[in-house]
Amino acid sequence: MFALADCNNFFVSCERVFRPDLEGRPVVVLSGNDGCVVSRSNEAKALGIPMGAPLYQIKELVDRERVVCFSSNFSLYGDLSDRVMSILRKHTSRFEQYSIDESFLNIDHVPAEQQKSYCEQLVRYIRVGVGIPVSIGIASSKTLAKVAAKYAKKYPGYHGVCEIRTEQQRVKALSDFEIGDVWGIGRKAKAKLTAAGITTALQFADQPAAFARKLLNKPGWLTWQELRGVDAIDITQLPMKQSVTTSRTFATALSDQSLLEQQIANFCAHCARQLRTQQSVAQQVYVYAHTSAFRTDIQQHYLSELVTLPVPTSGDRELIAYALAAFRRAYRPGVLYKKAGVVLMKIIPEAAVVPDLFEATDRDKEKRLQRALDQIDDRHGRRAIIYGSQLLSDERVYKTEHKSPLYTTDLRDIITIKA
DNA sequence: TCTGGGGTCCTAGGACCC
DNA sequence: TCTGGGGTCCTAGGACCC
Repeated sequence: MFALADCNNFFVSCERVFRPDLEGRPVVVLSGNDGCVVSRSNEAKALGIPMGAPLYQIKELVDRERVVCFSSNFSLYGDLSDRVMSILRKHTSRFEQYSIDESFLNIDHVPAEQQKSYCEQLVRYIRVGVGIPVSIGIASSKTLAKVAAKYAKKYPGYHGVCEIRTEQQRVKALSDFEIGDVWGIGRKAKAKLTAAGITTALQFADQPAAFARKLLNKPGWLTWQELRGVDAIDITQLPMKQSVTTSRTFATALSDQSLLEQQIANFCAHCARQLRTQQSVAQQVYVYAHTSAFRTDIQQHYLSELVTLPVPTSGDRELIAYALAAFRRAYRPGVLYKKAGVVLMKIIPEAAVVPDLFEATDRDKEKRLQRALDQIDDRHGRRAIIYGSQLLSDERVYKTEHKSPLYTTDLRDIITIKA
């Protein structure tokens, strides 16, 4: 059996941990640049605020109903996520974190008839210990466990935990479940199934295998098996990420080359730092920038450059140099760039790098320098020391008007709160 | 005027080889 | 003028996830 643990309205719940006065009030968390709604409290959902709604489109509702808005604060969410996950990890026989707020657990060390009450205890423990509300679904496949978790979240009577254990429970749960809400069924698949007259998860599960395979290919076929109770989807994560991205939308479009270059350098350094924490190196750097797709009044432009590195690396200096050279080749003056990003690709373990005997760069020296820079950052805070090509202040290009303090990670913020 | 960010997997089609 | 068949590898793009 699998148990799926899912944090309720995670980002909003994180903000409320430090603002208990917001319990019972409509609260939303916004995406980068305070653009869209990415997390909603139950009260905000009840007001009809849809997921992904642009803030400016719901401004009137937000003002009238006094909805509390937060800019996203990922160091806070990451920190609280770690606390929740470490408790879950400690109390399970196998643990796979699936996202910042979800994980799949094996609880085979607990007898079947006690698994539900065991999970109820976990829910209570996390609620009291960390302050985050969690729902758990238990079933024989991950997709069914996700279905169960949705019921656990929806009906307070379940006390946060719902099981799909018997065939009757499976049929009942799926017959009430909209096909588009099934894990793995996205917009396209839903449209195809609806056109074929299928609207519930049970109708889909009751089709012959060939139907699923033909209409939705392999992914849909796996989902079909899972809905019938067969464990078919493996989410075991690779020890290393295969690509690392940093990208941002700017508050107002930029055409200034040096400002854009500073952003590219920042993105690059941010990606590279992640590589180093997993002891890996990248073989390719991809740089892109483009105009706003929502602007119909200007000519659209998409700039992109892919660079294959002569020697794989995770060093800031080298990666920034390649990324900037690539950007300069593709940059077009006068274009209003709304978003830009850097992707490090073809990632391999650092230990797998074959040294180039004839190379001029002293790699050992580069590594020592990078380690020293990272140590300074660790001791004095992120971006305590940066390359001259990086932009020091982000306020000129991004908007975060509603950001909460860094309660859990930054001492200065805590002192400010006390004051 | 204002519309997020970071991933993975699958598939079709092209390049290339024998 | 006629012009095979089968395999692998790589890549770009689509679909999906949170």
